[in-house]
This record gives sequence, structure tokens and C-alpha cells, in this order.
Amino acid sequence: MSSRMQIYEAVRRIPRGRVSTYGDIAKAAGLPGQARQVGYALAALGGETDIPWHRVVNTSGRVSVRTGDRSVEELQRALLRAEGIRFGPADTIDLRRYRHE
DNA sequence: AACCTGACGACGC
DNA sequence: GGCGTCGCCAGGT
Repeated sequence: MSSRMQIYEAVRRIPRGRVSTYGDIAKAAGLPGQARQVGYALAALGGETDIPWHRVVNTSGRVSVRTGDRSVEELQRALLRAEGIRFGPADTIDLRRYRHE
């Protein structure tokens, strides 16, 4: 429960126009190796939140696929593009360039 | 208690 | 880079 707060705090630290990965956030939240927990914590956020959930992608530099609802992924890409992040072929982001340490 | 399921990831081919 | 395998762990059946 409290670990979820740690996750949100870490996500909050991602600067605008940059991204981080589930694994990196997990590590930053003191939960190394528990990337999945990050996914669950973000999924638990409703639409109303000030947490920049869209700045979290997987290590492939791509927006993770949700089960069912596919429109959310489009929204995430739109939000990222709005921050100046460019997507390459296959909707891939260049992590070497946008990844936040 | 056993088993299944994910907004994941590292590793070996 | 694609693909299969295994490790991870909270929650729900």
C-alpha cells in the first residue's frame, strides 16, 4: 500500500518531455525487480490525477499494451507527442534520448 | 492452499 | 530485433 505512494512519487519526478520505464520507476521506488507493481499502481489511477502516468513506457521504448481498451494507448502517445517526444517507426521512442535517469 | 493473471524485464538463441 | 523462458509479486478464483 505505502509502496504504491513511493511509486507515484518516483513518477512525479519524471520531467516534462522525458520518459522513464517501469523497471526504473520500480528501482527508484525502492522495489527493484518489481516492474509489474508499477503497472498495477498506474492502472489504479483514475482519469483525474496530477501524476504524469503517461511518461512511463516499457524498456522497448514503446507504450505498453493494455488488456481490452486500446484507446488509452493512443491517448498516452498523444500526451507524449504534445510534450515534444517524437515516435519512430512502430511507435517506438528513442530511450537513449528521452529516458530520464 | 493451489492456481491463474497481468500497463514488466533480463537473458539466451 | 523477434521469440521463448523464467523470475517477479499482489490479487482474485
